[in-house]
Parts: sequence; C-alpha cells; structure tokens
Amino acid sequence: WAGEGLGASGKNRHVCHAAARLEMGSLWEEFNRLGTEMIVTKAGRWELEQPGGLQRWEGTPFPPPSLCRRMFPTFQVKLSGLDPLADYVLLMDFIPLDDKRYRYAFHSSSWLAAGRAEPAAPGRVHFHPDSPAKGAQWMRQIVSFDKLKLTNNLLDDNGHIILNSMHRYQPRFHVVFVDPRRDSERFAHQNFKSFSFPETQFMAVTAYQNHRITQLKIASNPFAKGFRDGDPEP
Amino acid sequence: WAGEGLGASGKNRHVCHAAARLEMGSLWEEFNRLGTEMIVTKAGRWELEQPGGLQRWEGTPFPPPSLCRRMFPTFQVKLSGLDPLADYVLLMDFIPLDDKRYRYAFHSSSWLAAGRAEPAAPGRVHFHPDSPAKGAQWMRQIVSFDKLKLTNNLLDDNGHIILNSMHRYQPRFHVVFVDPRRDSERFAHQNFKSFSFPETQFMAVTAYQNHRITQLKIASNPFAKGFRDGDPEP
DNA sequence: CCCTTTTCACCTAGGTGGTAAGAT
DNA sequence: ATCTTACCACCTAGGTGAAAAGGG
Repeated sequence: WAGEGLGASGKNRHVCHAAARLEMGSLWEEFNRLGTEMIVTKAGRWELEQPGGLQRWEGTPFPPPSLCRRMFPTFQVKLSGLDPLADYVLLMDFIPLDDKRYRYAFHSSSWLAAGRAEPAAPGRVHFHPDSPAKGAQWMRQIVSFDKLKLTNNLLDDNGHIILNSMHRYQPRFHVVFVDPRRDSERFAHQNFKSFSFPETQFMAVTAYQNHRITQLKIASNPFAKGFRDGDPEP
Repeated sequence: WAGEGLGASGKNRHVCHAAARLEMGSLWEEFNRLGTEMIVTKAGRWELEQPGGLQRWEGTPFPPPSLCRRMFPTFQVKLSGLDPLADYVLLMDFIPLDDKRYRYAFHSSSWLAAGRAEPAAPGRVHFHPDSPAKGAQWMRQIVSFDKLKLTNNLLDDNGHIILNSMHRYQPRFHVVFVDPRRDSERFAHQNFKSFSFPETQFMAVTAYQNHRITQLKIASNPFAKGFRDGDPEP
C-alpha cells in the first residue's frame, strides 16, 4: 500500500496532485458572456457513401474526411502535478447541463427553455490522440484537443462526440493514470481525476443563433478570416 | 520459457512470423529502374530563427513548420503475422549502401563514384507516430510513414532523418515487440524483426539530377500536379 | 415557423518542382 | 564547376460562416 498510497482525496498518488489550467481563458470567458454556441453537423461517412460522394475517394482505403465541426475556441489545458515517469491517458466527454431543450428568441436575443430534453445521445468519449504518454510529455507543453469533432448524427461511425442540437453541454476533461498493477480494475475509481471549467459550457446548434457569437467567431478564428471586414487587429 | 518461446530464427514468437509487404511496389520499381533520387534540404528551426524568419510564428509556443522534405514515393507497408493483442513499436532508419560519394554525369545520364563517403551523419531513427500500438491495429490497414522527413542539416533539432547529399541509402523498417518482462533489455536482440526492400534504395540530392526522375515525380506525386502539362492520366 | 442540410467562396496550412541567386 | 539556398506559383487538404434550399 505504501507504493500506491492514496492522497487525502482518496485518489491514487499519481493523480491526486494533478492540476489543469485552461488555456485561452479570456477568450472562453468572452464567448461565455454572450452564450457560447458550437456548431454540430451530420455528414460523416454514411452521408458521403451516397452516389456522387463516393467518387471523391474511390481507390483509397481511407475513409473520406469527416465534415463534422471542431470546437472553437479549442479546448486546451496546461498540466502540472503529474508523475513525469508514469503513463497517463487524457480524454474528454460532454455532459448535459440540464434536461431542457432550448430555442432562441431573436426579438429578445436570448435563449428560452422549450420543453424537455430529447433522449440523450450515446455518451461518447474522446481520447487525446497522443494517449497514452508519460506525465513528462503531457506537462512539457499545452495539451490541445483540436482533433475533437462534434456531430448530431446518432449513427456516427467515426467516433465523434454526439450531441443534441439546442441542448446545453459542459465539457469535462479527465486525467487517467495507467495503472500497471494486474488487478488495476479494482482501483479504477482512484486512478483518474476530472476537471470541469464552467466558462467552457455551450449550446449545441446547427446554425449560429446569436449574431454576436457569429461575429466573435469570425473575429477570433483564423479559419474565418475570409469573413472579416476592414480593420486588421493584432 | 514456454510462454516466450523462440522461433526457429532465434526471434521471440511475437515477431518471428511478422511479415511486411511493400505498398506501391510497382511505383517504387519504376523509380528504381531510373535511379531513385530523394530531395534533402536544411531549413529546420535553426535557419528560421535568424532575423526575418522569426516573425512568422512569434507569439505561438510552437516551432515553425519544418521545410524539410518527405520521401516520395511514401514508404508504406501492409503488416501480417503480428500478435493482435501484443504491443509493437514500428520505426525506420537509413543505412549507407556503400562508402562512396557520387556525382551525376549529365552527358552520359549516369551516376559516377567520386571519392570516399563523407563522415556518416548521426544515425537517427524515425518512430511511426502511432507507436506503440497493438498488433491488431497495425495490421488493420496500411502503415504509412508519410510524416518522415529528410534533411541534410547535421544540427537538425526536429528529429528528422539526417542524410548526406550525393550518397546512396537503403531504407530499413523495424518491427519491435514491446516486451512486458521486467528484464526485457536482456532479450532486446530477440524482440525485433527488420525488413529491407532493395527497390526503395535511393540517392540523396539537394536538387534532382536525372530529368526522368523529375518527370516521374511530377507525374505521380499529387502535390506536383501544378507542373503537369496536357494529358490527364487516370 | 423553426430548424437542418447543402453548397460555396475564402481562408489556413503545408507539400511540389522551377528558377535565379548564392556559396564553396 | 558544382552544389545549395530562397523565393515563387500552383497544387492538396481541410476548417470557416454565408446563403440558399430542404423538411417537418
């Protein structure tokens, strides 16, 4: 027990001191003040396999690019307090913030509850693609979940995160110690630590509702530079 | 010994049946008949950190993109004979084919030996970025080393493969079983299997010498499509 | 009416060889 | 004379929101 002692929190010593600082916090807060919205789309491979879509990649053994959307801002954290020599898996999931469905009232520029939530989508998880890796490598630089994609396709076959449009979600971030012990399943509840940043909560939408969100996305996302007008900002 | 028995080759049972089939073999052979050339360049981060280069990425914590070159054709293999449930690391290195330096004689369109080889560059290794992974995942689809980049910069700091221009090289591919035993170092020599495909040998150059190589690169590399003239080929 | 899907122009990011200038 | 570099136009690949079209 000495070698795998528990911290005061009841967590394994490899995770009990783990800390995560959200990067781009001021940008997240700026979005959060307006009410962050994230686009969700379908168009996984199931859509593209219809006639007319297939020809774009026939002859290659690889699936077509998924047209699902990333998050913006990107969820990025700076980690500390890990054991540099231990292995960790990093992952994210998304939990409903309530059991409501929403609609946007343009006249008042606000979100209104509009009935109960639809049946929850399959609760998927996104592993950071560098997992597993040593604590030292995770702490060396910012960990970015820029490969994470959102979809509203319940039949999605690409492992993307499935969300219901017009529902609110809270991203969660988990640090999981890869326990080398034979019976590590017995300690699974001690071997992870989770982080939730309230400023990263958002509404899933298929098209932006709040025009101020649209303008902030255009102003801050490099890929939307084509929609900026006039003054260049440093 | 029964659990980690050795095959007839003296190799660990997890690698002794491993087999690798080179993909795009006919394209490699077409290049090899002409005498394959691969471009090597400098321009790692050391070059870009000179005044005038830095401003392109100031403000980001990430290094600038390396301008070093990929190989074309890309080295790709289809694996079989691995233990689906065991972990493997896949990697490549490059060994000099001889101790000569070459020059290209345009009048005869041929390579001539021109003295002894220069001091060998640091013998680097390129790990496939998905390493380590289970045998099942490696065998599921073609393994592609398209991230591998070549440089002639002896001071390269990006982990790229360092080669001498005007020298001949043979790419090698290694399958390494990740041995879970505590004293696995003692068995290192049994835990890997190596593959060399003669049709992938090449001359490192800083600019193409043989015009027929240039034309074949333009004809077959999608990124060089801008230099193709006239007839579209399926 | 409200929400979703499709298509588009425009961008980021980066992989090509050509070309001319530079280095040795 | 030979090799190397820097810059360029042109491509692949894919991430943007706008706008129009589609669906219940």
